[in-house]
Amino acid sequence: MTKEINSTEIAKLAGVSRSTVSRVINNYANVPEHTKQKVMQVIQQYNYYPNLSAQVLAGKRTRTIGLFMIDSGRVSGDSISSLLLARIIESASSQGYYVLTHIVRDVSEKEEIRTIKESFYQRRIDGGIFIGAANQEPLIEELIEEGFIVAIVDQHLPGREMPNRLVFNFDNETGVGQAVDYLVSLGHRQIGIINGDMNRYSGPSKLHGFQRAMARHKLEMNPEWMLPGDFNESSGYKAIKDFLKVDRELPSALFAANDSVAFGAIRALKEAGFRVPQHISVIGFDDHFRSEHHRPALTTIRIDFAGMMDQLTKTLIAAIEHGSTSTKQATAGTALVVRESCQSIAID
Amino acid sequence: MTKEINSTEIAKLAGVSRSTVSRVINNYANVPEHTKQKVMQVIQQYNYYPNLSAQVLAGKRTRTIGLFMIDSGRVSGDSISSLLLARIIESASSQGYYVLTHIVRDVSEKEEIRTIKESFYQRRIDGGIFIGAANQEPLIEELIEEGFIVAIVDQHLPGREMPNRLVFNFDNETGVGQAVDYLVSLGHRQIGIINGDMNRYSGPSKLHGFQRAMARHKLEMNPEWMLPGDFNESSGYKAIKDFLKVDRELPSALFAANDSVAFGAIRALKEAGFRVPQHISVIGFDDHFRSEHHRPALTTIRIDFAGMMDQLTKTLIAAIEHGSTSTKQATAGTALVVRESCQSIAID
DNA sequence: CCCGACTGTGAACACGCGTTTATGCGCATA
DNA sequence: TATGCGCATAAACGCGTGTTCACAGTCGGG
Repeated sequence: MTKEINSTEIAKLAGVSRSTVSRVINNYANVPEHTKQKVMQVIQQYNYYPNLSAQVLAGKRTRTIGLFMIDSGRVSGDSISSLLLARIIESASSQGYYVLTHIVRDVSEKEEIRTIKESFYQRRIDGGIFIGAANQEPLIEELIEEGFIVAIVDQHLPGREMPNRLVFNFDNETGVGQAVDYLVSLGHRQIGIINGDMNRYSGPSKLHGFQRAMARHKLEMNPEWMLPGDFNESSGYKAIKDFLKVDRELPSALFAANDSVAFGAIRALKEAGFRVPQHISVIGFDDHFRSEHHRPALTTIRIDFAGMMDQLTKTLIAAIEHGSTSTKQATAGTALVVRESCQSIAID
Repeated sequence: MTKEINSTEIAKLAGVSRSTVSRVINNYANVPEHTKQKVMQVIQQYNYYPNLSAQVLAGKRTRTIGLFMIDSGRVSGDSISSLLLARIIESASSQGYYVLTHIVRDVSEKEEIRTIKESFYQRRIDGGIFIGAANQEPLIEELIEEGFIVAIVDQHLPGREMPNRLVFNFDNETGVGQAVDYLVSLGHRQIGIINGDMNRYSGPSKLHGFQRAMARHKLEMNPEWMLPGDFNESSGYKAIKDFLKVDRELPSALFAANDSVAFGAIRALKEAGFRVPQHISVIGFDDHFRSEHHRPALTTIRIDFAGMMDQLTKTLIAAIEHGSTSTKQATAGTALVVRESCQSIAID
């Protein structure tokens, strides 16, 4: 490592004191233009960057956000998590913040908890974003009580509100409502659902939205047609396989908690000799990368993930910089995307 | 923020001096067992974490690696980049390192360069990983000359070797050879190629591997069947569309530079009325997430991305910690994955 | 012409920790 | 008993920067 230049040397070279250099860097008002110019020029010339560690030690922020993605399967596999991640990083970057990305396989594991704590206590990140978190409330509450600001995505919050806890969820109820409305508009009245993981916000809220939409249309919910799932493709496959083990009637249309589940379900249906959408319509949720190219191309509900992550990041940084202590809550918009996997019910 | 505890207070509480606390934390040998126990106990009890900024200022490493993913389209879209990212983060994490993730849209842009430089000079990351980098040699060479350690993935290196520059590439030549061998074993003799971006290592090396494999089998390369591409799906689609604008004969088999390109090509072929693999066989490269579920399921060459990222991260950290200055080079293994998109050529 | 207000600047301290140097102590050897 | 040695620990310095405080200089108003 070549010897690093520091602000003292810059000061010498510019013929001013070190305090003045600091004032220039931090945009203080009471420094005359010609002095500022001179200092800036020397900084440019010698490729000087202030040492962040020293700045932090002297009281500045780290301008670093911790991103904690629970369950790596979602990140490394085919998933929307990588989209969320990219948008968060880009949004933060545009505001001068950096993102320390973590992948947490199991939040309850000792080692993982230590890593998370280190990020906050040792590295002193300014705030954290938890995605897909489940069952880690004690940890998050501890962090908040220590004064850290935390944003949570897709988390089912059981109890009380807390300051410095920002909650962002998708407008699942509306989205599911759009899906059911569409199926009904096609003439379907026998509609089933493959649920998602009930430990996250998305699980219960989608189920609730489904129930409300069905009630709105005065449709009966057949308990046999409420199948369990966990947001993974394999769970959709398994749900259908299990259902078909016993000889019973399928609904005419199926809402899947997300597109991955829909893919799995369709695969199982095909293997059993059913055609989609000729024999049964299937609608998904998320508008996954694969959905457009899937056969049949998947009709689904698109969520404005990008916009939401942008809003989340901006809100978090604003809270960091202006010390907002109020709990914020926001949701993302949804839109129906019609493709091929649903069709009008055949009139018998 | 509640008042933070520091090593001085820990020392007081443990009844020792601050230096002793430091010695315990940094595992010095000459501290007797009972003292160590006592200090550790206080540290645990008060949930103390040493301030990283202070540690760095006093000469320690940041234990942070910068990850620079060039071209966000590859990250946020459906791509293997998210797999690489996840593996790097997990590998680094298991060695006590953290990853500062960046997405770089355009390396030649002033703002982007500044962000990269800030990571090294201001935040003092211990090393950097560049993925899919192109045309940024001046920047990387500058960083290396400043003493930073840099690992590069999928970069075509034109000139001289440099110390502290670790180069990791995929064994494309072997992989393409396996693809061509397979096509030939199915009876194909008229084989075309849709190339990738020639600015990255993968482009030229795949082309070269293709040429060598064809020569090995004493097969003619028809220049009409060498189509340009850029590793994106749209380029595969466009390559076929453009080819079919003029009325001419297709090859019996097609090697696509990666699976995305293959998807695009197959889509264009279908639209033109050709069936895969009945009319033309298509083989891809990478074993993309979608390939297994694609229709037809894509025959392709799988690359051990995960293993390579693991090796890369380990090598980089070893270089950081032991000051290795030798240029390393490594490659990842490949394997043929047979699915549905290729079939034996019809004997006329 | 004098004094107060204001402006620009430099000296000094604080941030938390690693590390070097010095010190005190106990023990063994001469 | 005196000397030497090793060991555990304490004291002090340095890392690079932000910020406060005091001071010199300037300007304007009375």
